[in-house]
Amino acid sequence: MPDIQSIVWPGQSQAGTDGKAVGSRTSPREHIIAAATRIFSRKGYDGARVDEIAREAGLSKANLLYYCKSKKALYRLVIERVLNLWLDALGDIADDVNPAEAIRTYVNRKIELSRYYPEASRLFAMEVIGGAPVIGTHLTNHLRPWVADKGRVFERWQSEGRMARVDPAHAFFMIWAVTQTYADFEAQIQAVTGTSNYDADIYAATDGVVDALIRGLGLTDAPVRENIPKKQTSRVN
Amino acid sequence: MPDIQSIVWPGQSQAGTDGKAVGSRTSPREHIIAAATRIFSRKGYDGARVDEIAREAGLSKANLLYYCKSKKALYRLVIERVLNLWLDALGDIADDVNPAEAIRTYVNRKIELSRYYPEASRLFAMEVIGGAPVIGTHLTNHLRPWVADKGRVFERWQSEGRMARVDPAHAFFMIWAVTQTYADFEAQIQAVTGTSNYDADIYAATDGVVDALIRGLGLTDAPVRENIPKKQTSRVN
DNA sequence: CGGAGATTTGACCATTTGGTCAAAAGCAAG
DNA sequence: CTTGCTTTTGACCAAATGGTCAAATCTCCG
Repeated sequence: MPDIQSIVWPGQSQAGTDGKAVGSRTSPREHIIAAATRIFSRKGYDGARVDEIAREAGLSKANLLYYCKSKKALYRLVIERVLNLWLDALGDIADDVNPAEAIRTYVNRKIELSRYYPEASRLFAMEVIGGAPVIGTHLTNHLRPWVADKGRVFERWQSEGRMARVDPAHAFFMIWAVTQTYADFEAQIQAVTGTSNYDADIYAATDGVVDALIRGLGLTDAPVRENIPKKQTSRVN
Repeated sequence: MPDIQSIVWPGQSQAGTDGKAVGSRTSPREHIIAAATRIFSRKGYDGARVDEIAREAGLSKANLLYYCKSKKALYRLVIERVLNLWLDALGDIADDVNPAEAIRTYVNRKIELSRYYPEASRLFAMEVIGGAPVIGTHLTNHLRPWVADKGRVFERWQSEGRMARVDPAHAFFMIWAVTQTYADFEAQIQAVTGTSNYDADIYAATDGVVDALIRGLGLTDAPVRENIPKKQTSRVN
């Protein structure tokens, strides 16, 4: 798995105020952002101390403030980067292979990502739970059109009888909810399962959950007959 | 829907230091806890100000501290109450009716609860995301046995071929993830759907998601033939 | 009324914290 | 070495915040 930085802003090296590139491979700014991501995700914005982030990054508080004007600005940097990671991870959903495989791939990628960057996942979750004060507009500007776009694939599948008639947006909400749970609620899951080796056990059990997800969305390889709608008493979509 | 207080600690009225019951219907302590729940869930522990909670409860900060020794103690009260609400809401899963209906009822109850007490849901989520420092032990002591117990119902259903072979604990994780998403990630969902009337739209779309959940877990009214296992390449359970 | 205990409050305090600043290194080029 | 810049730092500050306390107010009851 590539480094979080290279995923998000692949080649963007930090530049001084005059535009001169800084020498070191990972600019101090990057170190700061990485450290801040860790601390913020662990303590939340208000719980995080600038001094602590500085220490984590290996410099003095004053020096950190030299690179990032303020705590709020730093948080903005971090959360926006996390959002980009999240949006990138959305990737695309292959609409040329069979739906079940396409979604299985997507879901697995998402779970892996959440498990690989649990801090990012948690930080994102906290932001949203807190009302997404910083990234709210980004969500409407980027996530919304993405969902609208990919939702069209779902609709096509549905009209072809290869997917249950679940509101596309909500199908995504369902997928995201499940995939993120393993990163965000690790503490709860660990308390319940009592596992001593979280990652291993989760990996083992995850497949079954993914299967359930696929099955629930009624995704199939080919058009089916009676695996779909059933037109329950409840309104669908 | 009953008041949050009566759900959690039904008849337990606050008592003075000498054990004399306080007269007013809702003791000041209850007001404080209710206010604290609101503020904590909105700002998190570190973001919440004691003074603000006091104002929300309609008293002075000093007076609030007279009823609750410290901010941390107040948080403990609040979070434990929220946990109780959550545990109570788990209720039981009827194992005498058909699985699909039993779970549908359970899930709907859970969603309703999350939507009715979004603050509680969010507060709980923040606690867990933060590593459940306060309620960690409670989770292992109460939630874990509950899951072990109810999991047995799932196993019976599975052996009867009335439920897909998903690890029972993870079946719950999946259910909880989906049900809580609508409370915790309201900001994101609102950004994506762009709805102006959240509750109404969510209610409408929720049914489809519940259907998908039921379908995914392979829950049926009666023993089935080929709707289950399929023994995928992936390990289940 | 009088008084004992519960309640309420404004003033106050110690500490923490985000942020500033001037001065002190580094450091590359002339 | 000097000059001019970037980087680094310790000292410092104003504001905020959790918590204390003694005094004031209220309440109930004899």
